[in-house]
Amino acid sequence: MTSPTWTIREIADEFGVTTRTIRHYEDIGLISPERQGTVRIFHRRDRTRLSLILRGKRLGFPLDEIATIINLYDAPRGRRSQLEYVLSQIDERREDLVQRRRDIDDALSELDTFEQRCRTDLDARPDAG
Amino acid sequence: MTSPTWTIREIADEFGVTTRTIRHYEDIGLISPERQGTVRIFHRRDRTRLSLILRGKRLGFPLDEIATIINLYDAPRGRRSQLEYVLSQIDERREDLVQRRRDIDDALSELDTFEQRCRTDLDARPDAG
DNA sequence: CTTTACGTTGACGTTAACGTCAAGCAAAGG
DNA sequence: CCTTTGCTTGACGTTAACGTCAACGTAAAG
Repeated sequence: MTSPTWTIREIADEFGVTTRTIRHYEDIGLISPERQGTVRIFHRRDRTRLSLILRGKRLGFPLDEIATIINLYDAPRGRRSQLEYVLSQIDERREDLVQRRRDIDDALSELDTFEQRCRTDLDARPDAG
Repeated sequence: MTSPTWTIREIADEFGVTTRTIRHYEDIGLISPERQGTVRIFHRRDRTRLSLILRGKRLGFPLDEIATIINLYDAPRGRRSQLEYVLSQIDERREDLVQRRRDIDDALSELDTFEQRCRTDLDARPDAG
């Protein structure tokens, strides 16, 4: 039994992007799918990386930041200094994400109070227009 | 007593952006500061909008989405249909933000488990190199 | 009265993240 | 064998969000 593989089209359709996008991600080194001759073959690890990339995009990160983030997970951690560097990078990432979550929570609570105001206005206006 | 005002440079410095950025935001209608002759005068409401814009940017929203968001707060809510439209928009926004927060939480917990792995590696290596 | 400092409006340049062709190879079906 | 289908690599186009001049107005300072 062999591990499953996918074509570029299957991957693109499944992840809701174009093949051009996937090729672009390979161009800038975000993924490096296997080749059979000239044709790209995608394995599970490529899918994993793509999920990480797309989540990064949903969060609004630029692709080069996304690269440093997901490369962090694959970075060599043999020497102590390397490990400590990785740990410091983790802290930076975490600070960034926590700040974003604060921003989101702020925006959400503003939305809540604004919705309250709208609903009050709506209750004060039970007619048709 | 009169309400305080600011120049474009004061605003730019305080918010950590360039004057070009602020002018750009005016070009695309995100802010519309007062004019005294040709010179821009910034009031408190301009600062409020700028905070909203910059938070939107930290969250990775494009400027045109940011426009629809903050214009939502100023949208006319006179008629019932308008109010209901605004309320539906609020729901959409909230869904988006909640999804982003999910993504952030996922990323954060991945960071946590990854940090654990790193710390385990570090403990297993109490030497200097 | 002329610098100096700060403001203004064009207008072209730049980077990121792809879109959109064109031209060609390669396997598979009729 | 020919056509269709799907993949490939260029290479140029596009949009967003400004950067970066240039050329000009103006008000205060020496």
